[in-house]
Amino acid sequence: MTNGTGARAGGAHGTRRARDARRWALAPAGGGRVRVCPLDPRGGRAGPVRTEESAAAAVRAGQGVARWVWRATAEVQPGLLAAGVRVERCYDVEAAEALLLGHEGRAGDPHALPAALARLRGLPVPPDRQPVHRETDPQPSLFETGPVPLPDGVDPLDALLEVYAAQVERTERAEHPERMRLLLAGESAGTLVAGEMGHAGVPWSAEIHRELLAELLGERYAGGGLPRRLVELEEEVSRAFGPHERVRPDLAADVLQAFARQGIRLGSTRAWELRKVDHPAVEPLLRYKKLYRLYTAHGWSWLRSWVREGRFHPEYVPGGAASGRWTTNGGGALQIPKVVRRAVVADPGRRLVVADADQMEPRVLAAVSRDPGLMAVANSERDLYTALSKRAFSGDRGQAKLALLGAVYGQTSGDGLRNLAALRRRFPAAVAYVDEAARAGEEGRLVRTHLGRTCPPVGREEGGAPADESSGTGPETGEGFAGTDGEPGQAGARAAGAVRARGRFTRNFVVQGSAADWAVLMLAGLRQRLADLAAELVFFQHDEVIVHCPTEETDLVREAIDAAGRQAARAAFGDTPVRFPFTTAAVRCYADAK
DNA sequence: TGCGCTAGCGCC
DNA sequence: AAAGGGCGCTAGCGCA
Repeated sequence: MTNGTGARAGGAHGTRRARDARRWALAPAGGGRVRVCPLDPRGGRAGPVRTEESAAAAVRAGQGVARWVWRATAEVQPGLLAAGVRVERCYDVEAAEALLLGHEGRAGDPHALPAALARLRGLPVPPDRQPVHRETDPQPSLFETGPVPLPDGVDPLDALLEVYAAQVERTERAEHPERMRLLLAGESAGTLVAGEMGHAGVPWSAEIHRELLAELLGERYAGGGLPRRLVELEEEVSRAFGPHERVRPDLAADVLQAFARQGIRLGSTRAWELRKVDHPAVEPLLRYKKLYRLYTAHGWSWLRSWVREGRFHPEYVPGGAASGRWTTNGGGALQIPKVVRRAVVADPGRRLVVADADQMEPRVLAAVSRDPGLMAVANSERDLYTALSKRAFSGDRGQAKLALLGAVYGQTSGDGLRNLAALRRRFPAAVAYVDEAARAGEEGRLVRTHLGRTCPPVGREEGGAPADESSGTGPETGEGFAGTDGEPGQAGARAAGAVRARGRFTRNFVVQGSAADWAVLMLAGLRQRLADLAAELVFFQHDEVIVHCPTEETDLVREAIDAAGRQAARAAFGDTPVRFPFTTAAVRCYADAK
């Protein structure tokens, strides 16, 4: 399929008006059919409604359409992918609703078109998800949740147009409308990337995976139960406690009791706590935990559930986390342990181009805070933490990294605090920026990224008194929660703790959320740049992408990634000298990258 | 049997 | 070196 590169029939005009005129709405019409119509710049209907046999047919017929507006990409895209139809751009109304609601300082049911419609019409807002009963299921107790249906008698296309037109208007009322438009476009592109990536899947060698399981865990016994290596380690742990002891390492209570019998008091069986203890059981226990984790989370049953025909197909959820980061459903795609990456192998004649953005957090902080010193450090050499350590930590890279992450995460104790003081002296604007984000959160004010992605407001159960919705939400409001009613007893302490937690959350948000903005724009740009190649995006994890491509395309792919990263930085942070370089490797096997 | 909870740990 | 921010997932347990 040809991808329109520039001028095409009827459209050499590059004005926004002309582009908007080529937006079309698409809504289901029953039986797989869809109804489509052109839109005017304000989001209203600009021409007759047509009915098409399927979304794929509509997209094929609508070659001049610049952007498809629909309820949710996840609803339409499976049909398109099955038919092999690619969409250039879309506008996902439910993804946009989530961002706009957040920007407006409102919470709740962001992902449902019916809820948005109800708000517009002043009707009771339905819940976000609702139980769905499958008729084929004989068990009436088996329910699962699904998207909320529109009320009876409401036409899906009418509902879509009504909500979309209101969104266009709300976008114009955003603090920075042009930035919000960019964010909405980026988030929508993200939904396309997410679906395509899940569809393509990560090339996965079940054979190599099984080999490494056998190598690390030993063989499985015929009667089921734990693999050999785990059984051996369990015996070793027990023996370390005494000749007739039996301690089951995966039962925390068992382990704690065993240590207590030997006079060793532990608050938990966490690995970092165990490491502080001098006892012969510790070493095999730690090895057991490591391997048990592999066995349960990425072992044989994981392989059976998630890998088919040489591909691992995760379901990505763009913006699934409060910070705007993506999450996944099932398969734990964003937590693939390093050892298992040996099983990720390119097809014959292909390579995996693995690109990892270098030291994302400090670069983001430099860009958003515009701290002159930190911006200079961000460009002085490849490894930012080394540069940082030379400026402020007498060459100790580890300390420099810890101090910076401590500032971003809201560290409250330990060496980090002393290091934080050093950081504050050298980079006052950077530290002040995250401090201000924390204070805003504690006072119940809204906290946003440059593009306008906004930290969700305090939840009701989160403790403390949430900011009164009616009291305004601008940065200038907020007497804070300091004077909440109630006696200064335990409840007061709990509320104070919740307020501080909120501060850490918003402190982190300005960095993590801004990184999420950058990442989704980078993905959007990369998707477009790869459109004319045989390369496919197969994996994304916060600040890392994997592109699976013919060996001869690796250089082009590297260039595309770098260009997409540069473009995303300009878009997400405005005019900034801060660069966001990638470490890129073209490898046969994921484990060989970096 | 299913649900909600905690503990623990993988990734960024 | 310390144990903080964001997540998903599994196992085990108590409860209905």
